Amino acid sequence: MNLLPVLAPAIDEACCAPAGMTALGTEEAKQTALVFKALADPNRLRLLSIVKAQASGESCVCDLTEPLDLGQPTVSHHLKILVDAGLLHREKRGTWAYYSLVPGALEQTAGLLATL
Amino acid sequence: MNLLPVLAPAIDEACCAPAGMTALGTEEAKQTALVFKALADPNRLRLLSIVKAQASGESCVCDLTEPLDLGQPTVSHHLKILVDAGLLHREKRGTWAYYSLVPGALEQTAGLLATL
DNA sequence: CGAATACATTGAAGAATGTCAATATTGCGG
DNA sequence: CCGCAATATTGACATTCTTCAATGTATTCG
Repeated sequence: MNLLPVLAPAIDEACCAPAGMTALGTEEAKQTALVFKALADPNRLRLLSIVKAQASGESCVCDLTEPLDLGQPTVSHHLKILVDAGLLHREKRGTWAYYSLVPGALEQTAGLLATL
Repeated sequence: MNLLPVLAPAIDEACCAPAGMTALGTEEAKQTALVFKALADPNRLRLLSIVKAQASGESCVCDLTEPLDLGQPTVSHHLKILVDAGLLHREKRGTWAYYSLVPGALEQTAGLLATL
């Protein structure tokens, strides 16, 4: 749906940043809030945690639905929110959908707090 | 109201941490979500940003109500949520209430993402 | 092709959230 | 003591969110 540009720009390293002296703008705040909204639910946090803890780095929905004690549609819904927030990546192989952490996404989100 | 123990333990440095190998527990996730819930609103993010940007390190409600274009009760409500989440500190001097960042709170919140 | 499996989508019900208007509280000045 | 100024609290309303049941879609297997 929306790609959430907030997590996108891992590029601006050397240049142009106004040194973060000014307060957050309206639009900027709205985009940042979307990422934290995705993190603002216990079950979604656990989803991220389980996916991260997996040795293979990925989990399918069937592995996630039981530990959360939630219905499959609900888990799919939460996963979609995390994907839309740019935190999870979805790859479909055959009948299964494998979810994995977007590399660096959590670190970038942590960085958002520093640039408030 | 609730002190949110998640942001409290800045003490366990050397010992006892199970190395973060296991996934987040139910209660743990619920507590962590409370902090991110506080960050999951654009106006609250702007409040934090404005307070942080202030040279004095603190702002009173009257200074915060105008840039957000919100009513005073609404701003007070948002500030309370941020205080309850352990992100802001409130100090009343005379008729005014001064809000300031809790030192290290944002950094600890960022750390929560790493320990997912 | 037909059935079964894994997942997504839709629709609805209940809870939680953001906002404001009105009111309460607290501290200060006269 | 009285009134004013700054902030907090309450109550109400609209919106959004979480969850589930039912259904849809796509892929594999027989």
